[in-house]
This record gives sequence, structure tokens and C-alpha cells, in this order.
Amino acid sequence: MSRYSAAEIEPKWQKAWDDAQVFRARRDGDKPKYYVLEMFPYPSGRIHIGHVRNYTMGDVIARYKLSTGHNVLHPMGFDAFGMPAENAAMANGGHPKDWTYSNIDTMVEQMKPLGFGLDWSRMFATCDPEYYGQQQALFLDFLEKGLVYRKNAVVNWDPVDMTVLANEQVEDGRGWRSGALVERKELTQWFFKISDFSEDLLSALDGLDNWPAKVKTMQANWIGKSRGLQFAWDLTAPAEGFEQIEVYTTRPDTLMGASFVGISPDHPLAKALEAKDPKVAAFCAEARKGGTTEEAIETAEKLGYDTGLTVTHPLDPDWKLPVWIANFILMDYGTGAIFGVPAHDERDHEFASKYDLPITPVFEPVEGEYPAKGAYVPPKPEKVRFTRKVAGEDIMTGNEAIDATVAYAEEKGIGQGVTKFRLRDWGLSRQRYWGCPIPVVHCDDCGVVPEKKENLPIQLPYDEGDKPIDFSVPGNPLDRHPTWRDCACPACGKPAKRETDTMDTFVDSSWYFARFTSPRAETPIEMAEAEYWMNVDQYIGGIEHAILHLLYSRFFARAMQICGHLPQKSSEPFDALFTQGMVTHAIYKTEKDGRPVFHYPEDVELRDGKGFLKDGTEVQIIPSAKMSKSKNNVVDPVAIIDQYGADTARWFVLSDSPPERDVEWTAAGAEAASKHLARVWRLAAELGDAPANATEDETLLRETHKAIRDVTLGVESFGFNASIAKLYGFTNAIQKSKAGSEAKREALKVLAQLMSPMTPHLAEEMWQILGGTGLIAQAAWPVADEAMLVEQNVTLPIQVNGKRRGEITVPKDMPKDEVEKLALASDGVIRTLDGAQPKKIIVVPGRVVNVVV
RNA sequence: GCCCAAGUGGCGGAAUGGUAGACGCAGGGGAUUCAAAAUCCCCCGCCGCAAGGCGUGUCGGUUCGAGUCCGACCUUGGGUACCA
Repeated sequence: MSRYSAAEIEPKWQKAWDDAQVFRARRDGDKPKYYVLEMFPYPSGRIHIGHVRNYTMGDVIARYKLSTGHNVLHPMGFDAFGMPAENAAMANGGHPKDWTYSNIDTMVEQMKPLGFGLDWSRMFATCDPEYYGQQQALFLDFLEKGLVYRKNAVVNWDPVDMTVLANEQVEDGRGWRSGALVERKELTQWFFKISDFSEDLLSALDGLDNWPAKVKTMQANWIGKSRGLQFAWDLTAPAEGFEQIEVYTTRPDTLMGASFVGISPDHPLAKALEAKDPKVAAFCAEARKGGTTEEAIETAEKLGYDTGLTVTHPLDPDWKLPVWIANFILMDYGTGAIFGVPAHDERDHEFASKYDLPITPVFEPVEGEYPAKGAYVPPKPEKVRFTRKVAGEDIMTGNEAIDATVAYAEEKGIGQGVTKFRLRDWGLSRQRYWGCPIPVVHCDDCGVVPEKKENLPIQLPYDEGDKPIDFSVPGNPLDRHPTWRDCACPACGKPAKRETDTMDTFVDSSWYFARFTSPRAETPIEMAEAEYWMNVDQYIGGIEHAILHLLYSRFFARAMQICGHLPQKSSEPFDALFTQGMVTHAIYKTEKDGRPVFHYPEDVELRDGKGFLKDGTEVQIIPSAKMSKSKNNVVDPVAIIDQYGADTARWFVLSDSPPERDVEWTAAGAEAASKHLARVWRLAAELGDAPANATEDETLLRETHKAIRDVTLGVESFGFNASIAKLYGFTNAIQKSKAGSEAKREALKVLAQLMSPMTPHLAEEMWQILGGTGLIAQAAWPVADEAMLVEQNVTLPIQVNGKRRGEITVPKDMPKDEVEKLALASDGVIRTLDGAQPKKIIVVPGRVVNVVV
């Protein structure tokens, strides 16, 4: 081979790793274990360059840990249930199962050439009956422990298609297929009691030292612990059997500013009124229009209906307030009823302004003006002057006022201080086919009956031949299946019906990390394996999973532990978390007849930062856009590997941006990466036989040890781009060095080792060329010699009033006063001072000298 | 709406409160070559002939010193419980 050829090198070394079973996870030996996991992919059909980046990061960690003497577990699987498979079946016919498994085959085939150090023997898909059957067993155990229950909850309802819609199937408040205005409808659904763990899920965040702070903050806000006052407003006259309306407030100190009591359209009182009064019914129907998302509800126009009922203020029997039904009050949070304080809440202010309700301030700023318009909502720790206080001092913080009011209310027997959480129970029912069936049976005599474990897995019907699963009509095929629904009651044996809801796909991904420790076990996990491999030492995935997936997994780990399916130590399953950014790509756009036309990158020629089509038309370049098929800006890793090889793709996705940030894929960047790898290869292949040179050899050795230190630090701190920058520097140093060939050989062997987690194939090839022993993948990571890292001199910038005016080079441990003298004597300082006397001189050893005038 | 981030040359980005722009791309100049490709070397924030001045989204603050800390705002991205 006379030049670097990825096509020749890469398959060769992949086979060598396979033959030596380098990445088969082993429990044997005295080595410490290390479990690195990237969030597993959805089998969309083809791998994406974002996958390449994500799995390359994990692979760097896996290979590095292997070379530092660990037993590494680095598995791969597929998050294979979900809506896209059903959508594909709707659009193109076929069966979700066939579509999914065919996609998995394609993606595995596309992933293998990337050379990831994965233990493929552990692979599974969540749609494998062996996996989801164990998930059904977990569900039954959770049910037995009281961690699952049924209650009503709202879904998006398409009144034309008569089907439940996912949030993403609601576009501008309308069903994506029918175009009908979506309504909120209640259904009986299954729930996991995640709210039982609210306090623990919140407080345990403190112990997650190796999680990004932003993720912990997001989770903490999501769980949303609040303290407040719960109390009841007495109706002036009983209505529909109600004498009181129970409310919860986090700002009881504003009670004297109340102007109305509001209840949710789903509040029992609202429902009772609705049943009797067509006008209330009409309003509630209107209020239920639109999707179920928090965003849709919060941003919808505030609508209210005056019920005509009134309540008495708890602190003033003569004060009557109206009761309104309002569309922005959620039945799921608190008691489903509030009292409105327009002066100190933006939403209440908007509502009161619209319906002409009184706006009564209860406090004002200690200094400055009361805002001219809108509500005055200072932060709770800020001191304010109360004009209509319930209890406490005239001037106090919001927090002090809340405490004083709660104490007062409790003393007077008006209400109780309570702690509440925003976190709601996890609704897991989905009215869809392609998911894990919920293993229960509905019996007319026995009610809801759990399946017997020996009947698991309850498999989805596949129905080849004359009765295929039909996706051409909306709704859940399981619900209208001619035979699958019918079964015998596990309790009494009489004819009964299966639950036709399947599980949320978040359930599938909430325990797969545990299953990887014993993927073929006939129980959910094998305890001995979990004891050894858990927890995940490093988890890597997208920030889009910061809340739901991670919170659900944390819940599952606790619930599994309660049921004896995970060891005690695994209540927090992910010791360290890293959230990586996306790979983006420019969009090339022109317009035709007022509509955008998107062009493929290969059809665009770039000159001086501008893009042109073949016919000379200039295209608009939109940089750093999320890749999207409809925008024609998707980079196909298969094409990149064909053109440059896996090592180039791996090197590039790590090189240009910090891993937590987005990286833009550019053809020029990929080209540059490829050229660099070829240069490194040539350095090894064309080593030559120059004689030793003591000084130069020593200098190169020092560079080598610095490179070991810097690159290792980068890898350990997820600074892969920093490691790569150092590797460029080290490569330049070797290339320019006048050292002898043997010194260069040693430097190049270290270079190969330091590159091996990122570009493993090239590293193996160099290792072989340079005469390394065995596989570089199994060689021990080099260790930097501290003695080689010590510098004698240091260059200090000299500042005058914080501005750089020169620099001096001094011995590392020169005393401060001598540094001062040298600094004052330097040209830049003399010129800038121009005879003025320095007031103060700041010497930061090894860093800077600042002369203050 | 609410929660969480990010914003630095033409571009991607570097920088424990201490020389802003490491490293790479693009660009310019040169070497090599019959010529080219490939490769190698040098230059490269902005304004200015220069001295020097200005520069890290905007405005203000803390500090001897701020890209970094604090406050407000703007823009972009992620999440918002049935996309995964």
C-alpha cells in the first residue's frame, strides 16, 4: 500500500477485533468494570450522522476505558416500538413489524463499518417478544406492589376520525389527517405512581454529581415542589351538592387581593353545572377545544364563564366573590380550583381585565414606582411593603409573608400549609397497535384481572394471510381485532376481553439499560449480572431527553428495586450523564413561484462563501440547520464512509465543536479530516532512518509527554475537540522535528495510541507499521511522566491598567519583587507610563503582572 | 406562556477571573512541477500609512483586571407530560 486507503484498512481491522473478541463484555478477572451506554436509536430506516457522533463519543470512552484496564460493557439495541412504524403502514401498506425489523437489519449493516467497539452479542429490540414479555412481567409486579392504577385522563380526540391523537398529530389545534378541531376527551387509562417518589426523585438529584447542572435544574423544576396553603371557600348557597370549593395557593399572602374564584372545566362542580345548564355545557365544550399540551393550554386565549355562584371571603364574611369557570385552570394540578389575584399574577390580570373584575393590590415596592400596567410580581425573596396584609410585618419578603399567612391560617383553623408537587402520575396507556400490550383482562364478573405470568408474553397479533392487521382506517387495530381481544378470564375462566391499550414507548426505554446486563435472561434481569455491571458509569444522549426519559428511568429503577429486579445500589441507574449536541448542516434554498425549493449539497458549488447551482443561480445558504429530509440537507454516513472511510467520519464529528454543542457538517471539514489522517499515515509509513540527535530527541520526548497529558485530560473530561486540537499540534511537532527516526517511531506509536479511540483502524495500521505488539485496541494507555512536563521559564504578559503593553520571560520561580522590577523596566511599561508613578503592582505568579497607575 | 441552554474573526471554535482568537476550515502569497493534482513553507480579527485605537449578541454593574461573575434585554435552540 503506497497511500492511505481506508477501504483496505478498515474491514481488515474490524475482522481482527471480531476474531479476538476484543469488545465482548466479560465478567472474569480482577479488573474493574465500566459500563458505557449511548441512548439507543429508534430504527427509522437509515443511520444518521447524528448517530455517528453519538456512538463515536461512547466508543471513544469505551476504547479508552478498555486500554486503562477495565472490563467494558458497551452494548447496542433498538427502541423499536412507536408511531412511525404505524404511520409507515398507513402510508405505504405493509406491517409495522416487517418495517421495523427490516430497518433494524439495514441500520446494523450501516453501523458495523463504523468500527464501534460494541458487544453485538447483547443486541435486542424492544419489540422482541423476549423483551416486551419481561416488561409485561415488570408491569404485573408493579401492579402487585400498588405502583400502577387506573383513572381518567384527557386525550386529544379527533371528532371526525373518532380516534385519539398524539400531540404531534395535532397541528394548530386540528387533527393532522381530518383537519377537524381537536377536543379534549376523558378516557380511563393506566398510570404509574411516579408521584409517590416525587420527594425522593427531587432530593436524590443532589447526589448526581456527574450530571449536568442544567439537567438537574430542569428535573427539579419539572417535579416542582411548592409549599402553599390549602383551604376552602364557602359557597354563599349550596349548589349541586357542593358547599365549598377547595383551593390550593402558593401565594396565600395575596388573599386580600382576591377578586374571583376559578374552577377548571373538568372540576366536579363544573361538570355538575354542565349537566344541568346548556349554557355552561356550551362554554365547557368551547373550553375543551384544542390540544392537551401545556403549551396549547397556556397560550390559548383566556376564556371564562361566570357561574353566577358566589363564595364568602374566609377573612371577611361580608365580602362575596364570583365563581368563574376558566379554561386555563388544570384539573391535574392542585385541587383544580384557584382564587385569582389580578394585581399580582399576570394570567389573573389578563383574565380580570378581560372580564372587568376588580384588581386590588396588597403590596407595593419598598422603593420605586408600582408598575403602571400589568401585574406586579416581585420575586419571593424580595422585600415589599404590604398595604393589605393577612399577617406579619408591614415590610417583609414574599417568603416571610407566606410563612406568616400559613401560620395565621392554621391558627385560625382556616386552612393548612401543604407541600405539593407539579409532577403528575405517568399515564402509560396508548390506544395504538405497535407497542407492548398491557397484560390485563377485563372480565364482566371479576373486573380488571392481571394476566398470569406463565401466559406471558402476551404477543401482538401478526396475522399473516387473509386477515392482516388493517391500518387503513383510523384507530387501534387491536380494538377491532376479530379474535385477539377474546380470551378467558385468568381468574374465573369465563369469556373475557383483553386490554387493547399498549404501553407508552417511554416504558420500553426506562429499563433497557438494565436488560443489557443480561439480555437473554428469562426474568427481567439476572441479579448477579446486574450486581456486577450496574450502574451505567457513563450515559450519553441528547438534551431532548433531559426530563422525561431520564426521570422515567429513575422512577423505573426505584420501582424495579422494590420488586427485587435491581440491586439496592441502582436506585440511580446513571452515575454520569453527558448530553451531546446535534450534527447540523446548511440548507441551500431558492424560491420558485413564492415557494421554497431546497437543493442537495452535491448540486451546490461553493465559491467565496456563496453557493451557486450548475446554471449559475445563486442559492441562499441557511447555516447550521437541523437535518431534515424535507430540507434536503441530510448527510448520509454511508456515503461518507464510501468516500472517506469511517475514521474520517469519526474524526470529523469529534473535531470541530465541543461535544455538548451542535456541530455543523461541512464537506470541506470532512475533506480536511481525511487529508490529516492521510498525513498521519504517511508519517508512519515514510519514517526513514535518520540518526539519533540527543537534543532533538529529548525535545520530541517532552512534546510526547505533554501530548499524553493533554489528550488524556480531554478524553476524560469529554473535551474531544480539545484532544483533537492537541493531536493536530502533536502531529505538527513530530513532522517538524529533527529528531532521529527511533525517537520519531516512539512518538508516532504514542500518537497512534492517543488517536486510537477516535480513529481505531488507522491507529491499528500505524501500530503494525511501527512494530507495535499485538492489537493497539488491547495495548495499555500511555502514561505521562511528570518529570518530562516541568517547564523552566514562563512568559508573563505585562499590563498597565489591565491593558497588555508587553511581556517578559522569567524563570518559573522568580521572586515577586524581582518580577516587579523587570516589569517596570520593560519597554512597554516605560513608554506607557511616560514618567507617571505606579500606584500599585499586582503580580500573579506564573500568570500576569498588572501595573496600576 | 413557562422551564433550561447558547450567542467570540469570513466559518467551526480555544481561553482555572489574568496575553481574546489555540487548533482547524476558507482566503492570500511562495516552493516543488513541463503543467497540474498531491505535498511543503509563510501570512491571515476590524479600522489605520503608522503611532495607535476598537473588538467576545445589546445595555448597565462588580473588579487592579470580565468572553468568564451580577442585573436587565434581544435572538436562536431544547423541553412542555401521546414524537423518540
